[in-house]
Amino acid sequence: MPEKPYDHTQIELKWHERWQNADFYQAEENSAKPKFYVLEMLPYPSGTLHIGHIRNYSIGDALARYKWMRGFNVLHPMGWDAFGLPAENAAIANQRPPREWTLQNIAAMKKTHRRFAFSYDWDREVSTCEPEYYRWNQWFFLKMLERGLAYRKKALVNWCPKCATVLANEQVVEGCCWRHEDTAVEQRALEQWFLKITDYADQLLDDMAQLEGGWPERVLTMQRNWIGRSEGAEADFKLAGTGEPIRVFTTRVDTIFGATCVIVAPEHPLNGTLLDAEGQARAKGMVDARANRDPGDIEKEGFFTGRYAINPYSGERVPVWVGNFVLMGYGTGAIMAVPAHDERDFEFCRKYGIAIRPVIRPVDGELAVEPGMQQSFTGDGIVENSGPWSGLTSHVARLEMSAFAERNGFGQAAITYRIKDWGISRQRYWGTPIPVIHCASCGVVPVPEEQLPVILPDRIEITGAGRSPLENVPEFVNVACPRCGAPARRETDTMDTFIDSSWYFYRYCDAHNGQMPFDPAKIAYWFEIDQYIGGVEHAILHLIYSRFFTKVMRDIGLIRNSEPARRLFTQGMVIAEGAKMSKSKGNVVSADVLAEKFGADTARMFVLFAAPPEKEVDWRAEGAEGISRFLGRVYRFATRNVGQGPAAGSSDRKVLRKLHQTLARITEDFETRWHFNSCIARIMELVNVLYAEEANISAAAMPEILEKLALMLAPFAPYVSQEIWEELGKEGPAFRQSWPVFDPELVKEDEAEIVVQVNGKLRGHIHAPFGTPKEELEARALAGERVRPFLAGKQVVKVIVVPDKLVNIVVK
RNA sequence: GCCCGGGUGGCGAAACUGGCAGACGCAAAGGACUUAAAAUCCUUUUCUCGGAAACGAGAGUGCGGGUUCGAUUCCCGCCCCGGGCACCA
Repeated sequence: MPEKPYDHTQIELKWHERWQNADFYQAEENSAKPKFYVLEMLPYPSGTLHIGHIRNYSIGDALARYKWMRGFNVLHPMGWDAFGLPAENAAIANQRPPREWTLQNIAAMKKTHRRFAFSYDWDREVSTCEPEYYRWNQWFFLKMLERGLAYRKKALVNWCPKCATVLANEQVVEGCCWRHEDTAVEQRALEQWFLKITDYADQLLDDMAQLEGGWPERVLTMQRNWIGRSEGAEADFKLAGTGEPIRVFTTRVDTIFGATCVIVAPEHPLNGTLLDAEGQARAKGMVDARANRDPGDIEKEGFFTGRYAINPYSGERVPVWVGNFVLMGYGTGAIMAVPAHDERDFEFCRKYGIAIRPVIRPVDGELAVEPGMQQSFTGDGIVENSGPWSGLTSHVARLEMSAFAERNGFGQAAITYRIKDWGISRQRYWGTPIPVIHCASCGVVPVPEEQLPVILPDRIEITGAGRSPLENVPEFVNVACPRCGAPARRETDTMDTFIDSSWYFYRYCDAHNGQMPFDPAKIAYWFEIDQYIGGVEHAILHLIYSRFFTKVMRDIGLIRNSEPARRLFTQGMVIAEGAKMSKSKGNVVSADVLAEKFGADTARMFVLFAAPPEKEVDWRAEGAEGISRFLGRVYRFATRNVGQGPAAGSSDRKVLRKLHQTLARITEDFETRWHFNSCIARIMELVNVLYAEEANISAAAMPEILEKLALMLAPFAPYVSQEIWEELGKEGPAFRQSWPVFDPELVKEDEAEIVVQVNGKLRGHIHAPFGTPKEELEARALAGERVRPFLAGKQVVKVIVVPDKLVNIVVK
């Protein structure tokens, strides 16, 4: 047959149309349980595809398609974009009617999605922007409220002036908003809703044991750091005179006899009584200075309050200071300074001439003597000069001293976490309304379940910064109190969008349930997720929140699993111009351009070929042409060789061996490592061999070659693969065929090629049948023409023979 | 500062368990086809030295050591890059 030119547009359009209404990926629930894969990503809905998503998509899609071909059913839903915000800030989000926008974009997504892949299981369509999804967000919120897991308090919160909204701690990056890295986050005191994720801190840590092996160590470490559990003790230093206690937290009670002052945070509540007007002004100055600067490079500063406090262990009177390096948000907001055994305290006390008193002796050293101490000793050792605890090891002293504090009522062993409760209030229009009503006489009243969902009003006016635009919508705000019927005000804060992404994959399993968020039986069937694929950038946001949600849902009694996903694969980020590519940054490279120019097959395959999936890739479009060329080569080769070829093929053996070797290699790579880049390289090698041997491949061998080639390409380039499949006169979608099997006999080479080295340097090759005895190999190697010159005048010390592989001659 | 990754040609990268470093692709150069161009096909390309050439020799996987017949791979020390955490008491 004459060869056909590779016209990707025509091919893709053709199959796009034919497959329009097909549902290839419908899980067959009556067969063995399908694997449940979740790809946390989506094509970017604005019409411009987000390359980070394409990458993620391509990886998961190729994998899922391969799994299908291997006979594993894969339920392969993709996460809905929970943020749904196309651009820079709240202003834009607020201007768009979300429902309309959402519906429009679902349509757009279906289009682009079909184009880039077609594996979406449309029946399970879930949009986190839909009122039906709001309903269940609100339902969960009310359940948490019932259980005391949701609460409201006035709190200092992170406020982004550009977004004009509150941010969670997780959303603050280096003191700036995660969406506006040039805008410093301010601190404001506002009434806010919180979820008590801290109640689950220990579980979140302990259950990581279940995830070992299945989750990347890197992600677990990041989560561990983020939760930041540290064990220590709390103790009260009573103010001399009033007896008012200053509670401090320390991980080193064993050093408390070395405490030479107490330092409180500038915003410590006690400062109201502790300080005079001047002192309070200084403290406020410190707070402000800290808010506007990188906390790392602020110099330690402090001042003496003029007051003293009593060390509860030694009875010693120590001065009370205010220090800018003491954080109100961690521990108790006050510390005891032990300069001899803490670096920061050392620096501070040196600067202000506060006494330094060593009380820990290194196990195999001397107790340091002040003056002359150059640095603090922060390790454990033997406790000295510490009354009845002298002579104990640090470890034992910590236990006994904590117990002593508890017996005497001035403290106890205590655990502190770095993680804070999850602030979920947002002053945006966009988002799930928090379902409570504020009544003058009844207080905070939950919206009754039967009144859910509370839906956002359609028409809003954007006021700009500062307050939720919902406050200006009287129909929304003014309601009767559900308890007493008196006029009341509806809560106008909406929920953080991370709520949406915390449980969407559960809803996928039962997307149209109107009675419950989902049927527990269905979750029991599908969960845990076998494989979750997402970006590493979510390690401490989304992936902690969704673990938390899972545990809460389990405690409510909806599900039985404690963790959402058994295995997590974090795909590397896409970097453009040195920064990670993201929608909010605006440095997104459009993959549409690639797709327009070279077609969807090339766009997908190029992304897969760039690097192994776990690696970051620096985006550059240069190589895409090579992929397009390759697909053209394959297509033309196939079309001109269907039903062609001589009767006898002198290269059949060689080509078939290469074919089966290729298949063996990529099967292995798919199975274990997901290194699609090398899979594709192998197929390219095969095609190079096919080109070189084309004239000598028999008509008998050609069908097998083309068929297997088409099937191997199916996970990466489904359209070309399908077109070749059809050219071969085959029916049905190529990517629903079984993955081709290789013949282990054919994979084997006829003879072994044995490397000959002299002193580890390559000096030649010998060919010998597999299993040739060592002695013979050795003799042949020594006699080799290329080898002999290197042996001349030398003495052969030793010969190492690795059968079928290598002979190394060691000479002197 | 602490905790993870990583460092291989002009570039993206390969090398499965310690056994031929640089597969595959990009880019570049040369050639074939063509009136010409595009497309396509073929060849060359780690560096240095020798040679007209086929080819040959040496060096080479961030740096310095070590283990080994043999190290990109294992061990020790250092440098650099990326990511995470960070006055966290």
